[in-house]
Amino acid sequence: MPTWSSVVVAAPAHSGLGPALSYRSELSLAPGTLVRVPLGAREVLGVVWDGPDEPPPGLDPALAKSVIGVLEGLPPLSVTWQQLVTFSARYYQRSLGEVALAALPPQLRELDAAQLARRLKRRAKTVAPAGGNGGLANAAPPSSEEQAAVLTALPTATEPVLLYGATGSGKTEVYLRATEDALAADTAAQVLVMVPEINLTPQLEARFRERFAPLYGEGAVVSMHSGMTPAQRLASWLAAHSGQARIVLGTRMAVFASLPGLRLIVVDEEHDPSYKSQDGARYSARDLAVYRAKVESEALAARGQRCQVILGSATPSLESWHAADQGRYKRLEMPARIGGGALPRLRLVDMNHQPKGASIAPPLLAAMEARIARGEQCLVLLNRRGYAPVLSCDACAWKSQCPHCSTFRVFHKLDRTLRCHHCGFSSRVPRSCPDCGNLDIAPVGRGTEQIEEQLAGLLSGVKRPDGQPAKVARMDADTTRLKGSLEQQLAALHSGEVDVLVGTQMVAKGHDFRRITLVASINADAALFASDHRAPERLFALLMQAAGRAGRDATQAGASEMWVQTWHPEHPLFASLRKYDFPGFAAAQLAEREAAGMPPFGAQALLRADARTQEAAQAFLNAAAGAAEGLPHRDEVTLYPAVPLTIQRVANVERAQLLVESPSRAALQRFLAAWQPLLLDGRSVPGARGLIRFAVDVDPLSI
DNA sequence: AGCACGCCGACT
DNA sequence: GTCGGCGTGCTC
Repeated sequence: MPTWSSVVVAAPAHSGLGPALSYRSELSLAPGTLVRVPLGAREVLGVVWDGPDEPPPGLDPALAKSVIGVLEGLPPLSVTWQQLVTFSARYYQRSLGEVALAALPPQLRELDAAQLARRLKRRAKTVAPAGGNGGLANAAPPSSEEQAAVLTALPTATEPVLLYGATGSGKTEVYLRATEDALAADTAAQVLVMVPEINLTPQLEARFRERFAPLYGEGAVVSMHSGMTPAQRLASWLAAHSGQARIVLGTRMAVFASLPGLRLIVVDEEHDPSYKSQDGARYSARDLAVYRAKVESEALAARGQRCQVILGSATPSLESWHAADQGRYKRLEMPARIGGGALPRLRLVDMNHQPKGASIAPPLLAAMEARIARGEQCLVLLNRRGYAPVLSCDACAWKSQCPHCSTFRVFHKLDRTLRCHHCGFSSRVPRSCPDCGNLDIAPVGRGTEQIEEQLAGLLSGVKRPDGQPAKVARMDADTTRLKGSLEQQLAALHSGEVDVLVGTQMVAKGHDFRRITLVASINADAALFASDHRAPERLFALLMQAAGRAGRDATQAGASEMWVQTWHPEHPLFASLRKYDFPGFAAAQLAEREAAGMPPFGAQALLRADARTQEAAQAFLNAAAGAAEGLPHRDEVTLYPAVPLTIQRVANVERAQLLVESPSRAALQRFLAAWQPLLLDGRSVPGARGLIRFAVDVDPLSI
């Protein structure tokens, strides 16, 4: 009997289409069914949302089209998956279809029925050895007392768990054990483990594979991140959706994976800003993980089961820390490092008392020399790629301004280029000043290339215990661009070939460096006084994480050091850092946030606009603000004036934003929902001609 | 978002 | 004479 189905398709909220479209179909289609439907001139992928319904009153039945076909062999997406999508769409002010379709692997849109059938058949063949719990887990290392205490407490925690564990305290082992328990409890159980960066997935996958492949087969562990090929992504998604994959490891996008048996979600390094998406729907994968665990648990409650969520970090986000203070999250602590090693001793270098122009203070250099002579390794941190952030003419006002952005192009000495890190524009370094012809154009400031060069010179006379000269290497986005080069560089470090590694923040994250006993941060101040109110918390996390790279080998841990060069040694952040006192630091930061009504004590959203001109961007925003008068909850939100972004122009696009604040998250939500449809009209105000796009960013990370 | 339709400038 | 620029409007 012919009937109606409401289907969501990939159309944005401002497309003017309702939340779902109505199609005729021969059969009644279950919610969650993947279908192909006609849309305008094309044929698109859609997801059946509600069950069979009546055609909407506004639609002429004669104009309605029919569902083209169902994607055969794929069970419908679960109700809880739909709930997750619905929540995300509403909370982050996007359309249902946009969120739903973005959560599916792109290849699913392109494959025809025959191709899909082939993929499914191929999967079926590679499936499951032994059909389950035949083997034995690889012997797990004995867990510490702290780990044991946490593992005992986990089953009793009904709230989301905040695992506050020092770097090196063995959080990964806790994740592995929790996974083991979750999988053993149910033959269909699945576990989702998220990490902030693609770089961190291979080593995590290796550990999970080693532990679980013998038990559940090689196909039981899959990864999901944007670095995979479309075919790999589809394969992983199908494995997860069908239940064949028992463990899914991935970046923030993995939070939307279809996991019909989900029983545990782990968010490692939960404070990391990478969990907040910066394009499309600007979701926080960490927050969605907490929500997802809640709805999965509600659905499982009838069967006496649940889905647990663990947020792990050595420097939790203030949001999560505050939630734990309030008892909404359960805080479990592992303060000690495995093997009893201490975190390195903090050595602050007051740059006011150092020779002018020295990028590496003499005492730090001496300390590094001593380490190298003893056969130990050093890690030097500088959050700036390239040789120098700016090139400047001595004779006139010329600087290496990017022609397309309001930024300077960075001088890369190795390939003699000026590169814009925002739009990618690159050109050869001019021999002389393009404006006045002066031959003296000089680098200003320092990047990793320059520090590498300087250290190589300064340490050239230093010998390692084996008599070889000291070797300096560099690791940043430029040296790890090629596939496999990151692994190569890590291997060189582990083998002891490299004595000093200079790198950007990527070296501070996650990687396990055994013989490093000295970590140095060259220029921490940039983050100290940034206008962004989250800058201190990010700096603290970065330095803490960097400190965690040192002395992981307990035999040397006692003598390891963390050097920080600063012009402001009296800054209170360093007092907390000296004691590695995160709770003290967090309490102080939270007090400041509370006084200022900042998150987590108030809620924020940004309306952002991109336009040809700054005036058009601001005109749109101000028109939107004007249109907000009289909206529900208008008196509970504050709309600030439109302002240009810190980097006002990128790739010839002018950018501006407008901050919306409210003491109440719920009021802000309701206001935004009412505001959203009016934003469309704002595009047509006269001054806003030239507007390219706009977006709402709920819970923005930086303002 | 796509994709069509539609109306004005420099090319085979 | 047409190819193609992107402005406006529609998609069950």
